[in-house]
Parts: sequence; structure tokens; C-alpha cells
Amino acid sequence: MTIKEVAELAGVSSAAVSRYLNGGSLSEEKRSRIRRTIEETGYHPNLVAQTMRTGHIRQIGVIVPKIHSDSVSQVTAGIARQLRQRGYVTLLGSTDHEEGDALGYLDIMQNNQVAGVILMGTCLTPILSDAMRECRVPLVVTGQNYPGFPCVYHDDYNAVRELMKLMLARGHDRVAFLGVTEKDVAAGQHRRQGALDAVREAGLDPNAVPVMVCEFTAESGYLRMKELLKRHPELNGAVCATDTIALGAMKALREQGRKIPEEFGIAGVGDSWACSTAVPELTSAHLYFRECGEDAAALLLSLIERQEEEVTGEMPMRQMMLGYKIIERGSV
Amino acid sequence: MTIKEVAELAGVSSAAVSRYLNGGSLSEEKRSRIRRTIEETGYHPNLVAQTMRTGHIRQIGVIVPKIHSDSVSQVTAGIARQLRQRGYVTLLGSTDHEEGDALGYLDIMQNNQVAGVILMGTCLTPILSDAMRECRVPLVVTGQNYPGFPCVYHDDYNAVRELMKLMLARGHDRVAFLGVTEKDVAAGQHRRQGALDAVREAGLDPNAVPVMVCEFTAESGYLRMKELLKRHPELNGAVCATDTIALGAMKALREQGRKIPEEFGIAGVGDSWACSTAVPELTSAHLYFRECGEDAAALLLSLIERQEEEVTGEMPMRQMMLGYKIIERGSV
DNA sequence: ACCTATAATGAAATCGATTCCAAAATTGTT
DNA sequence: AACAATTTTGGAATCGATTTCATTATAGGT
Repeated sequence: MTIKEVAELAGVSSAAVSRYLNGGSLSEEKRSRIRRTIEETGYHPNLVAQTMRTGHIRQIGVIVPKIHSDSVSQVTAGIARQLRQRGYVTLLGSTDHEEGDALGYLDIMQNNQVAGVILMGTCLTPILSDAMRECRVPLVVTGQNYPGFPCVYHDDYNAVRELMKLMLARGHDRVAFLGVTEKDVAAGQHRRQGALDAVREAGLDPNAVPVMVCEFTAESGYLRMKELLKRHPELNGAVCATDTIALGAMKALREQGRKIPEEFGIAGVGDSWACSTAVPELTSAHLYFRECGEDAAALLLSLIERQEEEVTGEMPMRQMMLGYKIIERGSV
Repeated sequence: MTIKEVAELAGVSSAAVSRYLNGGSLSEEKRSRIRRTIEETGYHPNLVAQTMRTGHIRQIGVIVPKIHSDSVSQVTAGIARQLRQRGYVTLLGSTDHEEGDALGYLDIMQNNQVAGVILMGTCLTPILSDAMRECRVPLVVTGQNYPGFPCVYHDDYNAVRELMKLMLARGHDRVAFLGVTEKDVAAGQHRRQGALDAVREAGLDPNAVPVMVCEFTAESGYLRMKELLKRHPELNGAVCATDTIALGAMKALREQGRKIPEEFGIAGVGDSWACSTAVPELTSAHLYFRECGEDAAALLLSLIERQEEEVTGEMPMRQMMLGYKIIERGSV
């Protein structure tokens, strides 16, 4: 069913039908004839043809490192929800942490003429950075602060800093940090730095704090913690870069018979649902993942609209940092 | 950069460039001239225009009840991966379990001219069923067996049946079942039926088995289990329709001082990562979520290709059931 | 009744690709 | 060298919408 066929049936020109759909002067009589015909035929405009002509497509590319992950899927849910509300659809790309795939998606999405791209950041390599800069449509980064790009991210530094302060305040002063790869600036560098700075601020020596690098899995947290307890049996507390790692670490602590929180304090980041099923329940920093996604989408759409309306006024770069909330559950 | 501009620069007609890209007779000389021009300009064909002309778009609509969910995101990861491999992209719609949103997405995706749709099933209402039947492109259902539609789903019935058999074999013979809404046929009806049939097969009375209906959350599992223990203190085992519910239920058992697995056996479904961080670790039925997504995508693409090639031979309906694997971890 | 301003209308151009078709160029055969 | 068969080529039509433009109809004012 095309606009032409509708026009024919209603006895008007296709231009009239287009005006009916998009607003334009049209006599009341034709208006109602067209309305009837559209209802009868169940006509829906072909968005591809529409895009072809107008150059505006209501599709946004969303590139994530791994859709099967608690935090990533929460952000994605926020993005999809906001986009949907504003009449856009989500073109999803999950890269499995492969840089090549991210580049590929960036390409294929632009070929699909998306109106904009949201990239969930992990490790920023020069190649990816170049590709992002060459992106022909507005682009927003979530989860990381990439200088030069509009970003929406979390206060990773202070979230972990505050967790560590809490840990020290509770008397766990021989602490370790279970982190993730430093290639991930937000989850790797900032969280570690927050932990160490809290230690320094408490008048202790941050260089004495053992730092382990884990994968993003419970298994990895378990293994690293086991190693840590063997090498540093004097430890009585650990802050972990993610809840998953912390939950894995708790298993190692159980095996060693360390009582939580009396003999050993532990905390994670992300406020995953599994925190409240652990024994004891895991103290964690809540990050506003859903809101991060929603804000990123809203920011991107404002950039797109500004572009389409050819607003020429100056436009400040937006780096949007979201807060956090420490959820005490008794593991510290 | 359009095909016309490339043609101009290379000194050939746009038809020649098109033939270069899609295969067609072309002299070696022009071929290399075009190649050079494309490399220099970095030209990429506009997929919207391509779709406009050919009617073939390499986008697949994927409609899920809630992308922020362990199982859903795993299936989605499988789908996206398979589609990507075959040169398609994923148009994602997350409905938050709203039927209206599902209908809306079905519509908007068809307006976007998607080549096909994968619908992750939950509650099949007549309205949704009608909309699905009216879908103008091939459609595959995952996670549920909807009669009349090609489906890829799990053997929910036998997975839970086997879990319950295990439970009874371990001497937990005063059992309950913590299920989910019956509107969800696979997770609600089939899992419950599997549990009750196992009880019957063991020579016990299935009508004596208390059945609770939970939400898909740990909190709900906790509350329902607490209620259950108050009403039926004699119970010594429970099979749960999901891991999340089981992990919540374990909290209630801990509060009541029930030793797992000695005094009370518990099991879940889904083999979530959190199973192995629980105390004791949770016995669960592994379902092949990723594979389910991959198979659904593969099935859909085969339907699409068959349609595009106008294969006329008879075409059996495909209802594909995937197996499961009981992962014993010591909670039964 | 006449002229102007505004509203209504449809034919045709356009977006960027693919593809049909007829013409031109090349190849092969005798 | 003449002719047939095949390959190469670009012009033009096409997909389904929007939008410009020139034209016609209507309304308003004196």
C-alpha cells in the first residue's frame, strides 16, 4: 500500500495525501476522504522512502561492549526507553569487547544513515578514537569521560573513595583493592584511584595497599581473593571494583573462615540485585545506570535536533557526571 | 558522497559503479579506475537508498519483554551475534512487559521495513496473537511455543521435572513449588507442570504440593518463601521457577535457620552467574539462552532467504525445542 | 461586480541507489 | 573481410515518499 494507491482510491493527488499526513492546506472535504481511505486500507507510510527523501531517519545506533551484563543492559534499557518515548528506535550493536566489532558497527550504522550514535565506552584506543572523531553524525559516550566527546558517566572515583572511607572508619585498616584492567579508565583507573586516595586521606600508606586486577567475573574475584589471602593473611578488608568480583571474593573469604564483617569487610560497586541475596548482604555503591542511559539518549537527541534545525549559536560541550549512593547492607 | 559523484570522478556512468559494487560485466580498465576513486573518496553506499530500490533491508526487529534481565540479555546477545555474522543489524525493542508497547514495536518495525522479526514471548494475548499473524514479514518466537508460529524454546517442562525428581531422590519429599504467573506458558505453566508430574511419578500426591506465584524478583521469592514456611513448617524442599526466586527464597530459609541442603533442598532454573556465589551454591537447570537466540536468528534468516528467493516448495513449520543440563551445586 | 490576497491543488522534480534496455564495442568464426 | 555472437556501456525508469512551483479556486474588501 503506497501513498499513490491511497491517493488514487481517495480521488486526490499523492501530494494531497502527503499534506494530510504532514500538515498543509487541505480542504475539509478531501481531508475526510483521505482519512477514510487510510483507515480502510490500513496504510502506513514507508519510513525508508520517507528517510530517502527527507534525510531524517529516526534510528539511533547503540554500541555496547556486551549486552549480556547487568550494568550494560540497564543502561541499554534506559536508552531504549528514552528513545522510544521520543519516537526513535534503537539499532543495537554488541561488540563482545572486540575493538574491530566496534569499528565495524560504527561503520555499518553510519551506512544505515542513523541520526546519531551512543557508544558505551570501555577501553579507548587511538584507532577507535579516530573512528569516533570521523563519525558523520552526533555521538554521545556513556560510562566514560572521553575528552572531546559529549559524555554521560558515573562518579566512579568518589563512589569508591567513599566506600573505602567507610571501610576504614569501620576499623578495617589493612585493606586491599580488587580492580579491573586499567585500560578501562572509569572502572579501572578511577575506581582504583578513589580507593587509594581514601587510604591516603586517612593517613595510611596507599603503596601498602595490595591491588589485584580481575576479570569482570565472580570466578576471577574468587581466585584473586584466594591468592591475596595467601600472600597477605593480615588483611581485614577489601573494596572491589564490581559487585560480581566482590561476590566471588566472598566465596574465598568463606573458605578461609573469615567472618564478614567482623573479621573482614568487603564492598562492591553497582548495587546488583545479587547483593541482597548474598550472606551477609553486600554493601555496594549504587550507580544510576538506567538514568545514565536515559540522559545519554536525551543529550544525543538534543544534539540531533539542534543540528537539524541548524541552530548556529555556540554550543558548550557537555560532560555529565551522575552521582551515586552508598547502600550499606552489612558486609563492611 | 553518492554513486553519481563517484561515477563523475571516475569518468564513468553511475550504472558502471553500481555494476562494480554488485557484480556485472565491466572492463578491467574501468574497474580499476572505479576502485581507485572509491578508495580515495571513502565512498560507502547509502543503505537507505539501496533498500528503497531493492526492497531488501538487512535489519531485523527484536522485541523483548525487558532487556534488563539476565536470561533476556543472553538470548539477545545470541541473536545479535548471529545476525551480525550474517550481515544483519538488530533493531531492538524492549517492552517492559507492556502489551501495548509490543504492538507498537511490531508496527514501527514493519514501518521501518525490517526483513523479519524475532519476538521473545511471555504472555500471549489474543490481541498480540492477531498482530503477529498480520505481520507482513517472517516472524520467529523465542522462549515460548506459540502454536502456528516458528519457535525456538526450552524444555522447561523436563528441566523442572528432573530437578524435582532429584529433589525427591535426595529425600526432600515434602516439597513446594515457587512459580511465576500462569500467563507465561513456558515459565509459568510448563515449569509448574513438570514439578507436579515428577511428584506424581514418585507416587506422591501433587495436590498436596503448595504452589506459590512469585514475581521475577529475589524479593518476591523471599516473601513468598517466608509465607510458605509459616503456613507449612513441615516442608523440606522447594523447586523454584527461576534462580532469582530461589536465591531470594534461600534468604528466608536462612532466617528460619533451615540448613541447606540437610534440612531443606532448593533448586532454581537458569544457571545464573549468581548461583555459584550463593551459600550453599544453588543447584539449577542450565538453559541454553545464547544458543536459543542464535538458533532463532538463524531460523529467521533461512525463512527470509527462502522468501526472497521465492522458493515455492513446501515448508514445514519449525518448532525447535532446546535441551537443558542440570547443574548440581549442592543446594539439593 | 471587480480586483486582490489567500487557500487549495496536482504535476513534476528530487533523494541515491539498481536494473532494464538499446546501442556500441569487442571478440570469435568462417 | 564479413558477419554473428558476446561483452561492455550509459541513458532512463524505478522504488515511495516530500516539496517546489505554477495554477486554479475561494474568500474578502470596496
